[in-house]
Amino acid sequence: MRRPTITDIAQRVGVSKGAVSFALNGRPGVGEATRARILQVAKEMNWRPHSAARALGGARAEAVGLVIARPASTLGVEPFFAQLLSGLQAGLSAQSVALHLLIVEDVEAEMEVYREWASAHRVDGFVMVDLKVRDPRIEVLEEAGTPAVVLGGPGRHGSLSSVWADDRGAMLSVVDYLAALGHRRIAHVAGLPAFRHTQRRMRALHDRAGRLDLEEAVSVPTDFSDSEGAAATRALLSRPRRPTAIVYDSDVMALAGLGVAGEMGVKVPDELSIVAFDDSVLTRIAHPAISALSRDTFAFGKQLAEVMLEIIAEPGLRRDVKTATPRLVVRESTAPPGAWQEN
Amino acid sequence: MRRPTITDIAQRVGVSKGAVSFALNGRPGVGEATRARILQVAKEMNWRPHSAARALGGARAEAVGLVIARPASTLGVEPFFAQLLSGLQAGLSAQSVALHLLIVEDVEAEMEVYREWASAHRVDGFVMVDLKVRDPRIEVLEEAGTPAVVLGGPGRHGSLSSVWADDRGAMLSVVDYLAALGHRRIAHVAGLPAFRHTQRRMRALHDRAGRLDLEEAVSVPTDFSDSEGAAATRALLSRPRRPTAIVYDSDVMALAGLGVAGEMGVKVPDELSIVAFDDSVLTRIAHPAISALSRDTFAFGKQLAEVMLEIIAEPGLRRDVKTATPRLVVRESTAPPGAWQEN
DNA sequence: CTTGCGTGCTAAATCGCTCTAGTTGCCGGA
DNA sequence: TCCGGCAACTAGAGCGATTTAGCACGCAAG
Repeated sequence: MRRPTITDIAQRVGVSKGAVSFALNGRPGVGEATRARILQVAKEMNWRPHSAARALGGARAEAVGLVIARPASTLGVEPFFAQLLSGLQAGLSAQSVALHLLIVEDVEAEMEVYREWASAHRVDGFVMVDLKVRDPRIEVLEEAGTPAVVLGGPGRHGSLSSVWADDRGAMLSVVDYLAALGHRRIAHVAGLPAFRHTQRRMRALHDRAGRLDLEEAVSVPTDFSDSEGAAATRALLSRPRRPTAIVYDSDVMALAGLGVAGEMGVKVPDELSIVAFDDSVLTRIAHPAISALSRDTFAFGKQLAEVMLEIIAEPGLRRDVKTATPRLVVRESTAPPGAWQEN
Repeated sequence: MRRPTITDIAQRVGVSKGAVSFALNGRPGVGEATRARILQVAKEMNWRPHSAARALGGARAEAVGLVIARPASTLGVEPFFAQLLSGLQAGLSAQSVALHLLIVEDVEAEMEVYREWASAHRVDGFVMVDLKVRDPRIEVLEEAGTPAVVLGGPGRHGSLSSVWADDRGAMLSVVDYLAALGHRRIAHVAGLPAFRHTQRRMRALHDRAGRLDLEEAVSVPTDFSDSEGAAATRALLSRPRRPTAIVYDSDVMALAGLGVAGEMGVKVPDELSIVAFDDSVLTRIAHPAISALSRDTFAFGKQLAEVMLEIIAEPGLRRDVKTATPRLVVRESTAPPGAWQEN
């Protein structure tokens, strides 16, 4: 037997489909008694709205799109994403809005999906992540005319709304902390240089290094993978005058770096301090536990959801939200630079 | 200006919308010259199909649904999922089928989503994960009448297709390996006992322990979290006659366990061997590197996608695919039980 | 010269729902 | 008694595509 439609319900109750539609959507235009009967019958027949049919009429899709262009390898590891996703999901489900996630090969494919989903009213809005320098996706989203929130700002995302963390402030606090401990040679194993937040962190490090008059402050870009993180660490520790502290742009890379240090016989934290730019179970279960910049990623996702819902409700609105600056959680991987290097 | 529809194209070319539809779908019923002109104009006007409108007509949604009912915490950590997702995605995108992912609170919500998406033709099929003992979702999916693939078998999933790994065989190989090394007291920090695969692993361990006449073979259920994994490890290592080897049901728990062992001064692998039931970066970057059961999760996801596409193409078909049995990768965390316990 | 048939196309129904423009019936006020 | 107004409801158009039935035309066979 077929899926029941409002026409079926209308027939069974003996009213028109218009009345059924009104009743089911809690709209005026139908008496209380009739409404109750319609609801009753709808329940009995196990009726469910057909979202495609609704979408055709121009209604909300009740869904938000998240398209990610990343290779499998980098996505697989980072707890950050899953956390963010959960938060986003939680925020959206408060208004029972679904999240449509799609992982694609490259940015080209990502933009094509934006165009398709937007024009098919498949989603009411998009969340865009991994903001890049001179990002072509901005324009596509603007053209599509669908509300969108960009994760990672500030600025440079045209008319789109954004939610962003203060990467600069966070990096500054880390550098200040390390400098206060007495470190003068600080290295930074960064992420993809094409990403805006990577750029901001690099700039922050070097700005502060100049002001504090550090001996060395170098940023090494990577692709966020554990293997490149390890390789970068190996290279840094092989230098004649190696850094006494390394800041990693992700928890995974920090863990990999910790492993390399162990392998090379460099004691953490005695001979090398390690800080991760993202907190998760990984930093906690490592030995020694890694000092990390902690932010509530779940809450971050939730905030993202809130902004999304706001701009969906009121198109044309533009919001720029700065989230709480990540806070440095000091664990066992950081200490003043040891005696060995005093000579 | 509005999004162009086939009516707009028809007007501009001077044909009927039927002709346009034929042309755009590569169907016969329109001459070559006309077809070319229509395609040309469609491109010029930047036309894109409206999936909702298509869905209304009963066409394929070109999407597969994956609904996961898990708390944020467990989802965030496991590389397994992200890997699986990538593989699934890759397999599906070969036929440009999208993946609709939704993370929900509980199984109730999950089932509701199945009903909704199925009846709204929002997806052409579902992938179901985390198969439980006496799983109520099976029935819902069967009723929905939408093709579905269950991850984790064999058996007990009614008329649905499945793709499964040989958990039993994998566990047996681990036990055999540890026994061959000389271990007589083996513990198993298991996952959620409600999951079928957890059950199968537990049973396999105990079956083999009986046959090999081991002194001890205990399974401790957990919720897959690092904290419960750590707690279980602590408890096991605090026993008067503690196990000489522990098998963990996930890489995260194995890492947490490794940390606890270090804390308690139990040397790995001299005094304790550790095996993880899932392989990823985590096991590789740990120190010592953890011996793990490795499977190609990406390929696993791809296989899932293939089965999915098959049963979508031919509804009524039922497939049961057993994937390659995970292979034990021996690293540094396993060794014969040390001398200390010989007394 | 008719019949038959394939080709290329049109017109219109259809999918499930929303929403606007009526229509009906009833009540109260003048 | 009649009319205005309101509440309750109906009829039907419309959303964008697919799909079926059918039409007009040309050409070949009888």
